[in-house]
Amino acid sequence: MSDERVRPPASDRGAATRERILEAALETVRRDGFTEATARAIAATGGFNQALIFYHFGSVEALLDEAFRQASEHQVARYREAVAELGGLTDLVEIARRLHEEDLESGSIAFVTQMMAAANDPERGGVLLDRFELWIALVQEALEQAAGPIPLASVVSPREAAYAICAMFLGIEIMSRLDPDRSEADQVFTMMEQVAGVIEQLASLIAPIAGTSDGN
Amino acid sequence: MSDERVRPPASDRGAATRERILEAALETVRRDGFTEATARAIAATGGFNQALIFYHFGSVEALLDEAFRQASEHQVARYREAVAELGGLTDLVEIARRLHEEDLESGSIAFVTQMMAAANDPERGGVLLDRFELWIALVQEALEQAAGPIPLASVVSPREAAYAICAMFLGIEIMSRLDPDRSEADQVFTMMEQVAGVIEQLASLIAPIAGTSDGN
DNA sequence: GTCTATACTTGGATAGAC
DNA sequence: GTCTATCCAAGTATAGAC
Repeated sequence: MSDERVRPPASDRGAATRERILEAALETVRRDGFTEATARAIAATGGFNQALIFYHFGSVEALLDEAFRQASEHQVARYREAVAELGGLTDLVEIARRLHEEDLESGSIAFVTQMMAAANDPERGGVLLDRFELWIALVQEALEQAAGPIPLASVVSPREAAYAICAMFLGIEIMSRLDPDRSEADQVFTMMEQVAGVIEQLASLIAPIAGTSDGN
Repeated sequence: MSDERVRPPASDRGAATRERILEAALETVRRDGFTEATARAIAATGGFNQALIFYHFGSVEALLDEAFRQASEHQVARYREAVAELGGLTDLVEIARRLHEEDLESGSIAFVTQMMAAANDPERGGVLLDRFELWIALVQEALEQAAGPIPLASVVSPREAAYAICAMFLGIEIMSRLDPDRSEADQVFTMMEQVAGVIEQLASLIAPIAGTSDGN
């Protein structure tokens, strides 16, 4: 067993390059877009041989699918972490703003949006929607938690509200990517904070009247 | 001059095939996606010769740019028409629902999202954003018109609200396109109608108090 | 203006040496 | 498991006949 440290078994080296390939695929899509993410370009980005992609993943398409799966899981984990800190509605917007900035910096969402916008067939689209389902569930959870005493469900369907918010987030990310210099995302989040503030104020007025209707 | 009717001059025939090519380009992108929209595929769709694309437009890329410009103008014209009918906030949602259904049917939005996915450099992205600017202006106009007596600007920045709504609309279109069978767009619009209703009710309560603050 | 034929390029994928 | 060399398919674009 001690020689593993001296000369790692082939399977370990293989796993390592597998990771390198996935990383290179993400970076290439992020930087150059979906259409430029060819086997040769990805190999050039990662500094490895083009043929390795087919050895490890079988095809470029399979590689991109796997990269998407991995990136998506990583992202949802981060989001779920952020939800734990959640206080009120304004907090929710604040967190959305922070996540947006981080995503724009790291480019992780650029990859996801590229995959979504580029998908043609329902088969591939279905996989993406399944991933999106995780986001929606998370936002819905966050919404209900953020709403706190506000009787949210009596005004809107939480599920559809979460769906709408996710769609908006997606749209903002896509538009930001088109030209980062011209992005208004910042002002949009500020606007949403104001709206959240108004809702919370209204809720505090309504709560004494309607807030006691549970279990009755 | 009278022989023009018997044998139309070459320039007329040329203009006609130009239109055919544009139409075929749109349909191909809509149906098969951006990556499949090759010169050969477009020619096959329209039933003309592949070389004509290069004769009339110089390159596939130039053709797609021109097709986008044309489709976008057509769409904004339709939207602007719809705004004229506008009454209150609930009307706005109703119109959004109708436009969404039409876009999904005609596939015009599929084309726009495909172009967005393919745009890498800020130069091409900027062209798309310029087009998007028309949408935003239109929604802002609609918002202010729909708000009517409600002092919208005192609560949110109309510009940013319009931006957010456009982003949401875009996001919904993209997700709907991924798998039309699983689309929840319908329920989302219903949810938004409820929200619009609540806002209008609240406004009618607030109006007597805050509604007289103009020009003071 | 439109068609046929073809040159040229790029990308996916595999065979076989190492 | 990785590299070199290469095949093959598909795409852009052009030349030249009609």
